[in-house]
Amino acid sequence: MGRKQIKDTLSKELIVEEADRQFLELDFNKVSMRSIASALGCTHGSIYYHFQNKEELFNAVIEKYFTMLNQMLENSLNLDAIEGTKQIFINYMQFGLNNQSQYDFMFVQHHGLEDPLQQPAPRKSLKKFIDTIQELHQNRLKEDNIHSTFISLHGFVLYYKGRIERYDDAKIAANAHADFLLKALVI
Amino acid sequence: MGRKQIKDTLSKELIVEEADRQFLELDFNKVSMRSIASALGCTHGSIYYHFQNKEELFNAVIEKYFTMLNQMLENSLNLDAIEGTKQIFINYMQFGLNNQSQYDFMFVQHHGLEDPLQQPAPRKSLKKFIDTIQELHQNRLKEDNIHSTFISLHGFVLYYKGRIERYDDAKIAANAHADFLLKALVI
DNA sequence: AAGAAGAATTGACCACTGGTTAATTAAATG
DNA sequence: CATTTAATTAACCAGTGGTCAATTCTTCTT
Repeated sequence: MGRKQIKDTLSKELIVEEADRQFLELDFNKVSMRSIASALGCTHGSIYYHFQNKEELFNAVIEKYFTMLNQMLENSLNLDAIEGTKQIFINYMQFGLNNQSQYDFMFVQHHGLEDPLQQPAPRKSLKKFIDTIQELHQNRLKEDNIHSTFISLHGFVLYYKGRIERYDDAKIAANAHADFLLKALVI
Repeated sequence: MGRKQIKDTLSKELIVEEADRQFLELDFNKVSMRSIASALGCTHGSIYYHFQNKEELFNAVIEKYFTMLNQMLENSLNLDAIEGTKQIFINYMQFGLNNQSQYDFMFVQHHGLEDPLQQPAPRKSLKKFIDTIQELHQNRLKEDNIHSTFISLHGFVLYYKGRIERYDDAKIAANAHADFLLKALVI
């Protein structure tokens, strides 16, 4: 037993790529190390040469999703306060419901390390969410309220996750929810 | 092989009782059929004589928690509109965070049957939540807004779940969140 | 070119999970 | 007492994440 012939070297990138592919259709617990390995034509043991464990692998997978989310927030900065804020709300829910498995791992699971949202990446995204909205409103909002808003959007995603396939199936409800929160935020 | 001697008959009640006990400290995925069985001094196979599967067993376990939740809602009916509504918000978050494993199974997991919240019991509790608040406000509220409120409380529970041990550790945030939602609800 | 050193892969294994079932034993019934 | 019936067991299945000694392939050195 030894090296691979077909795909020659099994790089970290290839593994992440395949894990990402399967993650699009199945959630964390349903994507197994063995299924990733067999798709790559190797055994699951070899993945452990490149990654310490399953969590580390999937942390690598979701990196780009955090980038996407942060990017989205930045893109809303050149808008009017109200419009920009609503845009962020909508986009957040859209992101969460169009990347359900990933969202879950990013903000809920992460169960290797006690508190998902205290991890660097989730924390950073949360901070960016708050800072961006605060900036749109020239620091006139109460941070607690922005935090409550985040929690409420988080709730929307987790409420509809599993019930619907894609964001569009909850578009109307999302719009109503966004208006509801916007009203509470800007009084 | 055969009957039990120690606890004589292994009734459904005894199994539910033990599952409930372990459910207080560990979540659904960490409570195994084997651990329940061994605590009862039998093998896990025998549990399957009384319950079709793990989900059915835990459905029996959470029955009383749905009753608790519904009871709580009814107890808030003889209060003033604003006070009663806030009371419900607080109590809901308190329930969720003081029964984290159970809450998760009641409203998130239930993964055998696609949509947890469309299951009879969760659905009934959600309806009671909406109806109770509507009644406190003499049907003057928009149902969509009450629904958004529920989602936001749901979000609060799931956000703090795992981060804190008990509700009291998030008491201040819960109060702020309740005020935030109350404002949005009654304009 | 030969051989040693190192990197990468394998397969067999571990402990665990939910779930099934033939065989067995206990209790209830005639 | 015998027979039926209810309950329990142990052995098994397929699956999971994870580990590791043995092996093979690559590369570097002499």
